[in-house]
Amino acid sequence: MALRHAILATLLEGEASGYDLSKGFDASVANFWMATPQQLYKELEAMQAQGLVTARIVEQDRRPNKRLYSLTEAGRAELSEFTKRPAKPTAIRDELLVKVQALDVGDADSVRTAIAGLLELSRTKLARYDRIRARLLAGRTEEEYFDVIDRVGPYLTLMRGRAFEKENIRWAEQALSVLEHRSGR
Amino acid sequence: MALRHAILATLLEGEASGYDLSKGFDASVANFWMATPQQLYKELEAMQAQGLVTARIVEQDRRPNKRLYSLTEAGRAELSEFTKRPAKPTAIRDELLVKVQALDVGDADSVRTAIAGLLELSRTKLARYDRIRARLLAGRTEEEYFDVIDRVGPYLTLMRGRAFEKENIRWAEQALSVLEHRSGR
DNA sequence: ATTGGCATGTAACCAGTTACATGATTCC
DNA sequence: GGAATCATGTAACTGGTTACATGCCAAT
Repeated sequence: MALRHAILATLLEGEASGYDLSKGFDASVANFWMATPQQLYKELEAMQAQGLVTARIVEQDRRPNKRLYSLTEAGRAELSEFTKRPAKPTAIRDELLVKVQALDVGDADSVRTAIAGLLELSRTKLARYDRIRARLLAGRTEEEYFDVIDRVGPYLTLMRGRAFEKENIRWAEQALSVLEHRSGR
Repeated sequence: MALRHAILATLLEGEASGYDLSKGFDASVANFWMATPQQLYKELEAMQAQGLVTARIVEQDRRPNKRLYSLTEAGRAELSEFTKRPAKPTAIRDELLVKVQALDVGDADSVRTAIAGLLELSRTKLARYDRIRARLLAGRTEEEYFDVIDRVGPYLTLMRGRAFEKENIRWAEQALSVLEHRSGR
């Protein structure tokens, strides 16, 4: 039941709709928590029923109405409690790496294409994280930034995502070059 | 239904019991696919029923009997087909990073302790991967190694896991030092 | 004496995925 | 004219987690 806490943590940044969360979750949260739109809509409803969030409906013309959710005091308290509880070990499920593991009995070309896809995706994501980072730092050094801001959490998680994508890029490049060298065998 | 393929990919290394798989899955596979023992026992049974694996019971004295599973031709074929199908995007669920995101409204001390826990765990894992790597290379350079071996898959996934743990260590160290500098606020 | 490792399993429950549905608007 | 975006939802299903159970052996 920790999708709930991922949502609460995201809402610290400000109110958001299910749709907002569904596309990219939030820039940084997307790196360590995945969820389908259906999960989000359902969970937000349950959270509202339990008083962890409040909804306000915003009527828009030329667009469907949206329900913007924001944290309640109970929501903040629940999130704070969550930080004290022991965390479950990280769950990861990466089909691409299953393919790579099976590379030698499978179709090398398909796997190569898949790795190339990862490489491109990771470059896009890295560029995005770098833009977000530049916006946060706004010309200051990290030290200056840390002295001024009140929330370090989002910056730290962003840096983790950034490092992850950098490693994806390095790794994918290495993997492709290895595969190219052996394509003649 | 890709737990199945993770298991098939692991069994390429040789026969294994549910118990073998459950503790650490296989050294490299553990990095990109998590599963509980219950999942494994259940899935192995289903896979046997569908002819993707065969079991042979090994009677041991002074220990419970075990069922060692190995790939069938159908299993290999299924795995090969899998490499051709498009992979689902990586699913990741990391409670620690949810905590870090919520750091500033939560209990900073608990979060710090959790990060320190990650740091230690990652150091242990990295050391393990380095040992496995050294055993595989057996004194040769990567180039020499690639020229000789027939399976690159496991080496590439191992390298991905290794890079991941290295990044965990860097990041955790940075995060702890940032938190220490602000502990007076 | 008790903890931990070996080795397997059942059952109940909870979380996540997939398919289907709606309807206006904006972009190509 | 057709696809993509905005915005929400229901229902059926599949996959994953937790709790419980067994029993012997080795080590502390």
